[in-house]
Amino acid sequence: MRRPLPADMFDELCPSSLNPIRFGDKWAALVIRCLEDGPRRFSELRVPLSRVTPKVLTQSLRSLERDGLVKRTVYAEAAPHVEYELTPLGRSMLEPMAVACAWVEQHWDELLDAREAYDDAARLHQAG
Amino acid sequence: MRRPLPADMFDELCPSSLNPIRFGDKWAALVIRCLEDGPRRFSELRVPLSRVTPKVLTQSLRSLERDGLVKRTVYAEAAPHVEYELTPLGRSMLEPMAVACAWVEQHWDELLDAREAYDDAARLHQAG
DNA sequence: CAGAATCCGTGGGGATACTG
DNA sequence: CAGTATCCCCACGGATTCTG
Repeated sequence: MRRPLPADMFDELCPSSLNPIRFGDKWAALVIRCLEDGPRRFSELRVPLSRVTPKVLTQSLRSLERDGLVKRTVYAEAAPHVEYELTPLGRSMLEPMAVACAWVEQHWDELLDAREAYDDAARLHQAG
Repeated sequence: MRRPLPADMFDELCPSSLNPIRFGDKWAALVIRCLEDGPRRFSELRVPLSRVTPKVLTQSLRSLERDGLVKRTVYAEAAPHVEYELTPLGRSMLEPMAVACAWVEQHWDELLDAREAYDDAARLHQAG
C-alpha cells in the first residue's frame, strides 16, 4: 500500500506569483509532484490539493494527459475508480523541474527583495 | 556597436502552446534571450518582437524589472532613450532556461504526437 | 523615442450544485 | 467515486489612438 499524500504537502502560498518559472498550468507542477512516487487516485490527489476545485483539478489532469505527461486509467470494477500516473515523458520532466526548483529556492530572497523594492518605489512615485 | 537583433529571431509559432514550461509571462523568455548579449533599447527589442504590441512588451519588461531580472535605465540626453539589460539574477536564470529548452527540443515530437493523439481520440469520441 | 490611455474580447480559474 | 454543469469574474493579451 502506498502511503497517502500529506494534506500539508504544499503550503498556502503554493503556487506563488513570485516563482517566475511555470510548468504547465497553475497546478500542474503540484500534480506532477503528487505522482512522483506512483499512481494516485483522484480522491488521493484532492487531499494535498484541497484548495483546487474538482473541476479545475480535472482540467489540469486532462491537460497533462493531453500533453502525454500523465496517463489516466479507468478501473471499472465493483469499486470503480481512476488512477493517474506519470508517463515516461512526464517523468522525464522531473529533471528540468528540479533544476528550476533549485534555482527558485536559491534565489527566493533576491526575488522577494526585488519585488518589494520595486513595489515600494512604485508606491512612493504614486504618492510623491 | 552591438549587432542588431534579427527580425526573424523567433519564428511565428514562438511561443507555442505545446511548450509546457514557461518563464514569466508569455513573452518574458523571448525578451530574456534578446538581452543575452547585452543591453538593448526598446525599439531594438521591437524588431524581433514585432508581433507584440508596445503595451504588452512594456508590461512584460516591467514585470521582469519588478522581479529583479532586468534593469531599466533611462538616458535623458539630447536623444532620449531607454536601455534594458539583464541583472545578475536575470542572467542566472539562463541556466534553468537552457535545461528547459533542451528538454523541450528533445521531447518536441513526443509532445506533438501526444497532443495529436489525444485530440484525435477526443474528436472521434465526439462524433461516435 | 518610449511608451500611456482606452476599449474590448477571450478564457482561465473559481464557487456552487448536480450526476452516472 | 470521479467527476460534470452552470454561472461568474476578472486578468491577460491585443488593437487603436494619443503624448511627454
